[in-house]
Amino acid sequence: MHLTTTAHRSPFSAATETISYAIGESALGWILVARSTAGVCAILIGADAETLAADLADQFPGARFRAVAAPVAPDLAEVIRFVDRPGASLELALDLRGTVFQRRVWETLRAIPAGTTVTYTELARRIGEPQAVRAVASACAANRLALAIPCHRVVRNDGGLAGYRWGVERKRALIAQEAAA
DNA sequence: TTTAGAGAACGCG
DNA sequence: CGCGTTCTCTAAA
Repeated sequence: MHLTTTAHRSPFSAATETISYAIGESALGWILVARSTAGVCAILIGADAETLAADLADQFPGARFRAVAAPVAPDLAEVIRFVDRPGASLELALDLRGTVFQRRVWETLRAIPAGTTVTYTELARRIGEPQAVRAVASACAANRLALAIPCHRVVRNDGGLAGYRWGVERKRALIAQEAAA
């Protein structure tokens, strides 16, 4: 299968959109949840608020940001609740932004239940691109929505954890926590 | 805008 | 350690 993508990413395509975000503390560290008009567009984990805000700005070049709790507070609360209670499902309206290929990977990821893991190989098989193992890993790496899109549940064939955008230690912690629940 | 090259959270010999 | 496979981004033409 081929599906050419034309993933235009011109920073000014959407006439300076506004993104609201809120930051809170969890057992994993500080968490930032961001929202566009379409839904939650980013869930980032980091050491401090400043780093998180910078990270967000990198993700959405050209956007305007509003550090306002109101529109995002319920989402943030739910994410933090999820961290505290492993196994709970995290169902938010997501604003997925990526190529067709990335969305296929991300959508498939959402179906992986907490407490279980899959390998990159298996994931590639599930999206019908058994050859694209490495590309699948890249798509996981491009995930902007921590926890909601559980890329932390994808591991290597040899049992290794591979990487995690927000630190392998957190990945390890999440897997262990979910397995225990 | 098209293209070539590099590199990526892999897996295998 | 090197190579195959696929996707993406970047520099260059």
